Amino acid sequence: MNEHSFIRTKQVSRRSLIETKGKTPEKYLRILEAAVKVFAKQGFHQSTVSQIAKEAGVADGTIYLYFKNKDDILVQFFSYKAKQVFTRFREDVDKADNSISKLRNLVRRHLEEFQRDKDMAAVYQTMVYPDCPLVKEQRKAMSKMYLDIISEIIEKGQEEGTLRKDLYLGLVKRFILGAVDSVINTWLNSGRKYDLVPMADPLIDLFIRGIGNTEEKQVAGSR
Amino acid sequence: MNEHSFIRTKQVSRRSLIETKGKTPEKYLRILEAAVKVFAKQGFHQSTVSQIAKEAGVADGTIYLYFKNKDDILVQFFSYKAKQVFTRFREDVDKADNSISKLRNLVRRHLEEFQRDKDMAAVYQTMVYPDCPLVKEQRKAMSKMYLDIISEIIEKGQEEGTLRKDLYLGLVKRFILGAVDSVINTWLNSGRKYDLVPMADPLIDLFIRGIGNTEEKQVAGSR
Amino acid sequence: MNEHSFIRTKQVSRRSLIETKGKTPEKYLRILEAAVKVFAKQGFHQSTVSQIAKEAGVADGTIYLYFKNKDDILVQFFSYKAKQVFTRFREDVDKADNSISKLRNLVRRHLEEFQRDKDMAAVYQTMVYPDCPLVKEQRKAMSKMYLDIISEIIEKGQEEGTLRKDLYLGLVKRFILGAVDSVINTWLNSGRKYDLVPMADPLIDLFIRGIGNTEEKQVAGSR
Amino acid sequence: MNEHSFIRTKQVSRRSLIETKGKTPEKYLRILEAAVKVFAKQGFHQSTVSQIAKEAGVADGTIYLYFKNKDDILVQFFSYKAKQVFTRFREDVDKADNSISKLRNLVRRHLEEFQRDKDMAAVYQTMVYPDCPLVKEQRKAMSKMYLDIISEIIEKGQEEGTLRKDLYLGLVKRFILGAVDSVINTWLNSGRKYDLVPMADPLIDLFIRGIGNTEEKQVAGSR
DNA sequence: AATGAATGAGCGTTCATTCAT
DNA sequence: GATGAATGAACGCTCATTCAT
Repeated sequence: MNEHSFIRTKQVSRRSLIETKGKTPEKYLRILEAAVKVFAKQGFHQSTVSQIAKEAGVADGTIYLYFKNKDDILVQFFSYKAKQVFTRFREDVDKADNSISKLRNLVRRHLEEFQRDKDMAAVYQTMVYPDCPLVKEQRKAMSKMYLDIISEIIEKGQEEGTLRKDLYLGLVKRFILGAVDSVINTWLNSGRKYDLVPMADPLIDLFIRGIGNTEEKQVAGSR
Repeated sequence: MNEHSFIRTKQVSRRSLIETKGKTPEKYLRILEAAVKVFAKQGFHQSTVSQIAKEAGVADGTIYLYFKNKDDILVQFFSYKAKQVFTRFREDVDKADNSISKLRNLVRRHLEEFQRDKDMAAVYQTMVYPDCPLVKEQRKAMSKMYLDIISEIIEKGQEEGTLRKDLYLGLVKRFILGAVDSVINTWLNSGRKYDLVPMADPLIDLFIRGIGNTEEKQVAGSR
Repeated sequence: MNEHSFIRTKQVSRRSLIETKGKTPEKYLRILEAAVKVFAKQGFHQSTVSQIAKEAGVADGTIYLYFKNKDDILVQFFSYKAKQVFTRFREDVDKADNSISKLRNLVRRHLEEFQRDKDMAAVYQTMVYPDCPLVKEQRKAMSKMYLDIISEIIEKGQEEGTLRKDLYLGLVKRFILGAVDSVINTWLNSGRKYDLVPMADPLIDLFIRGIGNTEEKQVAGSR
Repeated sequence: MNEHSFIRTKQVSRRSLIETKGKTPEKYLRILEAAVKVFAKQGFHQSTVSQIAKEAGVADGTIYLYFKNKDDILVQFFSYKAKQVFTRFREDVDKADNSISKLRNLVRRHLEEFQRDKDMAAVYQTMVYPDCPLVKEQRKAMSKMYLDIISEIIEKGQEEGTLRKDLYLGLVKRFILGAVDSVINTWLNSGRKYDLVPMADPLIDLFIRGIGNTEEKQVAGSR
């Protein structure tokens, strides 16, 4: 696909040292893509190494020349994918000149990327509560990266004056990520029949304005 | 859909009919609790039936007197748990007299329940992308119930005039659930070190008012 | 006659001593009949003690008050059944006044009894190569009883002059039993759709006359 | 019916296609032979896959590289064996020039083969009432092949005039097979102490001439 | 006597991983 | 590097048998 854009700086794990020049062998990527395809269809646990090998057109043993073990395939996939995706997030965020546009661009890009790569999207969900500690850590790291971008945008918005200053930042960023994830989950569970990207604007609207009716006095009961 | 409803009053599966007085045999509950404890710690797939049996203090075979198979333990757990929890959700929602209070009560109760039963909370996450179709269906059914409550509240709020009328309901309800889930996930991943319930009010505030700075608009209508 | 050999008059095995007066409790028979019904339908190995208990309307544990173990059910069934059946064989054989009629009566009665009690017939086949040594022994004993009757008839026929004197008795008796068994097997495998008894006369005809054409000179090549 | 024909030239099931030259891998045969040995000694149900693996000198899992499951071992064994044996039957039948010789050759060969391969003979009995439908079907197919050969011989004999024309063919063929089987069973049950092959001629004599005393009729026509 | 919940040894099968070629 | 046959630990599940009631 867009193999050109991806530059892995160091795939150390335990791979043979041959590909030292940073030349990712084509077989490595083939396995990665095959794995995600298989994982997406059947879930991580239901997928066997043999199936992945078959899908990739290599022998079972070959997998272990490139990956430490089955878990490592997942880990490496997201090492590879996250870099691509976050680069794009960053680009789109930087492109906008105010924080609301930045947020809109981030969310839109997020939905675009997940819609474009449905297998990745599905596998990403699989990772929510992974058994393997490494995968767990990685998932955390990715969340953190995302949350950091949001934080940055929000702080900027507060400086600009477009966003409320009395925000509990730790909460707000999770609130936004959670909402986006939820929309993606729904889409995945629905069989991905509809278009995801158009949800971006209504979502942003909710983030910014909330659901409360500001035209009237709030009744805000406290229970 | 709801035929498998997790709110089964009588769990029959394969169990003898002894529990005629509605008294669920204590061994059944012991296994259920043991299972959830084990699942929470190691994840569903990494847990073995033997471990559960050991934790429950029964023989392996005994499990199969009460449960059809390993998956069924999960299914029955949520049949049992969801009944309890949703009853409480309903009570707290009904207790409030306006929709914002209802929403606040729902979210607060949600956080309370998950904080109270951390194992349940953790296992609930395990279910996000389950392999077993029954579990998947059940998870869907539970989500639907939750989303329906939210819908009901929102519609009421629109009638009251406290909530915006121009809301895309299908999006809003997922937006709210997603945000709450996200907060819970973060808490779980953090090792559950902090108190979850106090997040309810700031969350509600975000739902209602959004993150946008409305004072600016009211005062100057900038941008 | 020989019934005493394997037709244990007193089922001692390990049964409670209550039924000392030879009064076979009705529950004992109920289990026996249930067992054969289940065995016939599913085969011995595929049948569980629970299924038998259910069919008999007793508790699983009750089976063990009457039978040492699962194998013992089979053993006792044939102890019980063989006595009945062989008594009838004996009657019909004695009824005839010449050996050919005796043989005809034996075979006809054999087919009648097996047709009447299809479950027994099916289970008897199950026993051909039993795993349990006791069952094996019993099956052997039953075969022997049958073969002894045939022997007796043949010897009588030879005395009468109706049967060839140059017969290898050990072979002839197996030849007859085997042929009858084969006819019964075919019937069982066919789903028992047709009437078994009418096969008796043609069979006897084959036994007596053979398949050779006596009207012409035999060509009897020797290879 | 014959789609599952046990005369499969290439056993593919799940095995890799290595054996391209028709060279069945020796491990495959080793397992087959080990299995039959174990089955013969303990019966199919009492035999475990582990025992077979041990006997064959391979790991348990290796069995499943060559066989779909435990049942499949039995199925494949007879696919393999029946091909050999029936080829020999056919040869010996064709060798003879009249039907009585053909029958004699068939029966003699049958006894020879079963005597030669006692394990096969024993396992063949195991199959009489198999639990696995595939095995059942296979057993049926083998019986049918045998019965068809007999039919063919008998019809030829009737044309020749050496065999009676008033024969119920469906009965006669089973009568012959049953008698041979019975002789083999007896031999197996006896511990295979004696020589089976010499029974062929007396058996044929019985088939042809029957047990009736025809001289009496010819001489005096008594009774 | 009768029950049936409880047991736990035992089995078939899977599959991640290794290693000789 | 690449292969894929071989491995064997591990697991879910069954069911004959026991025993407290």
